[in-house]
Amino acid sequence: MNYPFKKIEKKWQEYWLKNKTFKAEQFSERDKFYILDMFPYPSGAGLHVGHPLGYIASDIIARYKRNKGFNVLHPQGYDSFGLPTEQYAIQTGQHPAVTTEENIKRYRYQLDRMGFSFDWDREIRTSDPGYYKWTQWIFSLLFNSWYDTKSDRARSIKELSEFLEKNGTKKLYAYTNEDYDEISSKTWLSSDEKFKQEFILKFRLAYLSDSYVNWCPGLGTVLANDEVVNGLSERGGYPVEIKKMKQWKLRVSSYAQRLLNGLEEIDWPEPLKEMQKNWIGQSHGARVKFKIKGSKNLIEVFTTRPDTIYGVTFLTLAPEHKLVKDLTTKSNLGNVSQYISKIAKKNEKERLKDVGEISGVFTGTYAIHPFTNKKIPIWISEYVLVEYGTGAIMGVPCGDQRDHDFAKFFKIPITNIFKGVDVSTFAYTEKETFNLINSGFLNGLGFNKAFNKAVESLENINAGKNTITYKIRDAVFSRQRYWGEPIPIYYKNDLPYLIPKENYPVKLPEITKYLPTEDGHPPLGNSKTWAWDTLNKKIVDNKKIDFLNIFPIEKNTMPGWAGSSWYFNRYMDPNNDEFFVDKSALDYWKDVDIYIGGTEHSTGHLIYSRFYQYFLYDLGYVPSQNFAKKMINQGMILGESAIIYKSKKNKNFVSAGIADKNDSIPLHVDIKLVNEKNQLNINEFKNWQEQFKNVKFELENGKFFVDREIEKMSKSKFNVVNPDQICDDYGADTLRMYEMFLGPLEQSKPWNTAGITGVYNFLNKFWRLFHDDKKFCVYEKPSSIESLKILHKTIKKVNSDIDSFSLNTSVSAFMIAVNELSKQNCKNRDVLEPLVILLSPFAPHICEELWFLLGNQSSVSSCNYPIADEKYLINNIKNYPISFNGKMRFNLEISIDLNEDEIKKIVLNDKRTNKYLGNNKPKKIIVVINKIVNIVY
RNA sequence: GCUCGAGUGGUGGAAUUGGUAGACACGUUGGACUUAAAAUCCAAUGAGCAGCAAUGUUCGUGCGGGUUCAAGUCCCGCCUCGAGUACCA
Repeated sequence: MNYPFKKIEKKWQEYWLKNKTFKAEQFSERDKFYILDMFPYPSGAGLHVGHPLGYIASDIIARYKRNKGFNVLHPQGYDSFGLPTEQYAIQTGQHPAVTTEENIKRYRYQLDRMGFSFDWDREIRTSDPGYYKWTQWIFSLLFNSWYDTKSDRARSIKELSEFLEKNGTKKLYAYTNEDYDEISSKTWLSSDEKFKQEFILKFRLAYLSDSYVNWCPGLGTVLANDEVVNGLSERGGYPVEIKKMKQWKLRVSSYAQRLLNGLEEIDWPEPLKEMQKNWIGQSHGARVKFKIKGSKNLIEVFTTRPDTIYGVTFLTLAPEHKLVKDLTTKSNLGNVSQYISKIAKKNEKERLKDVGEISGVFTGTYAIHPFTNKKIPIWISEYVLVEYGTGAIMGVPCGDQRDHDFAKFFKIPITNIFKGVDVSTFAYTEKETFNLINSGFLNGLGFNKAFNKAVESLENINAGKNTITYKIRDAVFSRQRYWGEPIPIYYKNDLPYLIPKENYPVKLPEITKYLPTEDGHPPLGNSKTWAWDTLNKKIVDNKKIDFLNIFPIEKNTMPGWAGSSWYFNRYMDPNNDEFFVDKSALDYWKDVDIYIGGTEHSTGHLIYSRFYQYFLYDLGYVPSQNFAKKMINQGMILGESAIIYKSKKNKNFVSAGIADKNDSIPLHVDIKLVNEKNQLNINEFKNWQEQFKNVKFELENGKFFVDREIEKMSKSKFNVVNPDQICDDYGADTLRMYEMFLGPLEQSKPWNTAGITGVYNFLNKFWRLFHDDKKFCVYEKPSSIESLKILHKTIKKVNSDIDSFSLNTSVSAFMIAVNELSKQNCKNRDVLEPLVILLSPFAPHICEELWFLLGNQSSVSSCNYPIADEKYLINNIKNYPISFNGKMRFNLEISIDLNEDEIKKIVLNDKRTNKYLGNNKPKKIIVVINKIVNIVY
């Protein structure tokens, strides 16, 4: 007999919803516990079995913490702005809001079926105007802030203007990665509005700038660095080009050092921290200024090896470097412009492909070495990146392999500066052991001393300084899309100004076409009345005349991560219309205790969120610098997909064993059409898609085989397993426990239903424990010591497992307990009742039902979690050390209630003792009171 | 190339962090119940050798060394797979 999971699950899901069982108290005397999942993007495909893995783990912990007496905040919501919905809108004309609503309904249905204990009263959606009102507000704060490098925090722009009025740029410690001219307070005060605004823009944390961005023509929008994978867009896989465009950016780079340092303070997985470290990419070095022969300009380069300054034999500029034009001599102009236009035509993918190929061109101009005054040729090459460092490098062929290759290729001399090293074929890149030669005042020094002395001397002649450079770039914040938050900016004389706060949310206009306008503006330009509706009356004096032309409004929208970078704060007070979160709520909930999600967001969402949180902390809006104290990365659940081969020659489908794989196109087929022996059901395949109706097959011994591959679950690979199916067949509790049983949470693993019957059998067995021939049956009399021991051992194990997130081993512990209790035919309340509570975080539906059958009125989620009673844990078997001639050899399991003679007998009979002693009879065996056994022979 | 992570039965995976490797589950085989099947229950199950048998014995945690009374676990050198990153000066 199987337990009636369908009936039970429906009953309790309705009960929880009706009674708001999992509502978090807004304020409480109890300790808070905030456990959060990364909220999903509600795509049209619905959830697959991979999505719930993290949700199940967090739900188990949430329920466990509730039973432990914490006031638990366990919310869920939707990251509902995004590209796929918009693409769908472009194709069908359906409003993205409608599609989003439908998708969310489906997600909610699927989530509810799995019995998650989310507090749905706190649901948030990033596309909800009541939410993005505050996303816009945070943008306004970023726009109105700059980074003070002296006090190391963000401050308001007002303070910056005041400073400039008073002091000009003298002793201004403000972060910027743009050039500016020093000015006095006098000049500042006499400057016009346009100059001031443009100047201040160089310091704003949200700023507009002409820069090289990843332009994706396929999607018609720009993308941030983390949204580009291998030169293709992360969404859709379209080619990406580098293009110079005026775009909104966030000055994330100003926080580089704090983002790096902060990693020490948070309990996040090491691999993830490592990835963030690499992404931030700190490197210590120096900026060195080179004078140019016949020019007043200076070239500034960044190097991590100022110690090799005497090995410089050329300088190289990035093709986009701003001095390229000035430095190119007339006779070289032809070559240079040809080279530059060739580089400019390349898209990101071609550029990646050419990495390693050497190319470059000579400008005809020479720089002057700061110490030797020798002439150094200035080159241009694409291996120097304009966005990193200063966009220029000093070429030291003896100490850097790329410089070495470049010098050799263009026959530039290679000067050796390392004693006793041959640099004719390879550069010498070791830092640890060398002595410098041919290096003037650095001769005889090693790396550290030479580094410091070189920097010092450069500083003395005002030709360089110590610098730390980071790889992390400012994040492009504009998207030429419809389905995102409007950026609350309007323009006056081409200068950006904030739309005043009172107008937030700046709502998306209603439009019918989601494509860009004909003159190339983003889709928001399709609305003629939007700007007026948005800015009404507050900016212009009641005059609608030619409004759009006088005060154009920003038509770009924000990227997907704008809404997701602060949502964890909003859950604390999700319906507040007065403020992004009430201060009292922030003071109580503070930060996320455990954040669960995948590593795929390590360089996107998780960096931006940390940046937002630091920023809000600097302005005093949030109490914690780090938004999540602890993070767990759940592994991906992979799907098994089937690959079929289509011959390039005759377009036939060829069985996998005989297919020429170099000469055929591999295609994904629905894994459901393939049996366990990798045989394809040809008839079903023909009916599967219209295009395959009349194709021909080349069989292998009369059969047709496909290859299998384990890969990420995705609709396009036809390998998606839907959790609804599992819920139908086995129930939600089985699905929950099985996903945990599959292996360690952090590990990626292929989905395989082979073992699911094991978990299902366990739950049935558990159910039978409370039943006698279909009738509920539990004894009131006390149970045996053996049963109590099993119970308490399990309680201890499960508690410590959940505390260490080892949820797979606790499932095993439950299986062992139930097996043993069934064997003992234990049906006593004193054992079964605690066991129900113990299991309830894992299998909540069945436990609620049994809890109810046991005669309890309230939900099992509101009672105390059992604590192991030490008295039952005293194991009668314990490991005791055995020593031979006083030296420890091994541990032996001995019953604690045995007397000395019995212990001696066991020791002598143990095979390891025998092995060790051989034929030597022991002279004496000493059993010390605390049961250390000494054998003397 | 660089930076992480991982390699344990037919399979997913345990192993108190240096202490009798293979818990738990799947699968397989055999048995009980049944007219039969399903379900359930019981037993066996790393490999080899010896034995009718209980049992004994050798080899076994990717490969090769090392430390230790004792290594899946620690150290050195490789191999393979996975993830991230990529002309970062």
